[in-house]
Amino acid sequence: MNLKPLSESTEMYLKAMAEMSYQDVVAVGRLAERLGVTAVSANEMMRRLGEQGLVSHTPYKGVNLTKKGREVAGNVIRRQRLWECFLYDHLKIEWSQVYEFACSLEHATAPELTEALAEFLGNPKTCPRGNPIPAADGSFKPLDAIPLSEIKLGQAAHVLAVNATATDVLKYLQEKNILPGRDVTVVEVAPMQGPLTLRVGGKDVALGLPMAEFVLVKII
Amino acid sequence: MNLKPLSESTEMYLKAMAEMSYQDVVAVGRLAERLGVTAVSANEMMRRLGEQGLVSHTPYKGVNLTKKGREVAGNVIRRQRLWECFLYDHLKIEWSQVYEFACSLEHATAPELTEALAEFLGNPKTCPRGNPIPAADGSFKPLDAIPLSEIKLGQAAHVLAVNATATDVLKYLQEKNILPGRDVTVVEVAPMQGPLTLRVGGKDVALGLPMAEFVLVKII
DNA sequence: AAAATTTTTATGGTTGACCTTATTATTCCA
DNA sequence: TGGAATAATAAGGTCAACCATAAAAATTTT
Ligand SMILES: [Mn+2]
Ligand SMILES: [Mn+2]
Ligand SMILES: [Mn+2]
Ligand SMILES: [Mn+2]
Repeated sequence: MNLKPLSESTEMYLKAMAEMSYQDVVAVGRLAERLGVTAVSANEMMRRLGEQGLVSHTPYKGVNLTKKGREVAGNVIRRQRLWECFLYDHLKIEWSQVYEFACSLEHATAPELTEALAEFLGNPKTCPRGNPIPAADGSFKPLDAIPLSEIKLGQAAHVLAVNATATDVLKYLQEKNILPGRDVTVVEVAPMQGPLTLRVGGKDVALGLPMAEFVLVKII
Repeated sequence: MNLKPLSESTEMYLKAMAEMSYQDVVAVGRLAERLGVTAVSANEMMRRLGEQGLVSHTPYKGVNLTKKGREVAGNVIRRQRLWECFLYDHLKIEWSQVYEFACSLEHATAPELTEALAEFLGNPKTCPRGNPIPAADGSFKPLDAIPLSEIKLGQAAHVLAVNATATDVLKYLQEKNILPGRDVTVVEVAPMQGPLTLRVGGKDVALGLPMAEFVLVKII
């Protein structure tokens, strides 16, 4: 099935798309933004990925992963999250740095190695950021959760996962105790897309809406 | 000191040079051969590496690692061999496959991660192929050993390390029990660069000279 | 229905790491 | 010392991923 090894760049595009597809269609502009490339570059890449049958692009509508693309993305995410487990649980790497190290290793990991690692780890179900680990065949379902940014005033919520990747953002969330397993309550919502004020562990914490989008919660 | 991350290609060139420099100068042609590129490509790369101060090339003489280049190479080798230990001892990866997997991971491993891994492994001194692991600062000294290809008829030797990298070569050596820790005796040397016949563990094994160069031994 | 915005395409460039096919320079050897 | 072998250069390409600038196309907003 999978003949040639895909480039790191290809894998990162597919992974980003999978992570963004809580909506069925991903806007190429958003994708570019997330990956830190120009919209032109992202469009070029979509053409290449389309030719390889990994994505389908409906101009002015957006891009979708194909079945094949989704499977590849699931495998990348699986490797990434397994490495996160290893780095955090065994190498004692700092929580906020785990993602960035795993994000390199994920592209250097053959399937046989991936499964040996899963075995070693005891086939964990979630990574340290709370995200579920796709199955060995690459299949996965998005977490049944909503971004913290969509929670209404006064509502309490249980943090299921943190989807941020940047080390500084993760460090900030860690400092403020907005972590998987914690409960938070929205005590204020400033107007004009202003920050949320959350009550978490007896303290009030301000969180901008963009960052709140990376925190996945379940209303309680 | 080390500002930009070096490419995988760069790291592989430096590593190959370090492994080949039991002689002080490495012929660019040999290097090309070992890396599976054309001599022209290797020459181009020597120019680039020269500009970066990683190698010094004396035309028609050969290339040398600079101090900086040797340090980088030592670090790459350290990562590689630490990963070999992990893959073999903890993930139970097949001995002959350990090298190839480690050879991918070595380029995706930041210094902080390398040291956490070393700690996790208990700072091992040698990898599963018997090679010593360079220090955290990249320093290393070549193993005090000679290639099996230079052993004379009738002589017995102790295998210290196997330097082969190709999975099929490693598999062959494994099958024939030519492994670190074993003792072998040269019972026949065929003329015209013919194969050696070795007595190892009560059996006679034929080994071509090119392969024998990858087996490092100490006369006993 | 305009106007504004977003998206896509068109061009033309760059860089690293490869390649092939000459040609030239040097070293080695008989 | 004169070839043969080896090493290095020159010249011209490819390919994946990026970039910028500009123009065109579609969508969204007013
Ligand atoms: Mn629409
Ligand atoms: Mn990555
Ligand atoms: Mn390698
Ligand atoms: Mn050129």
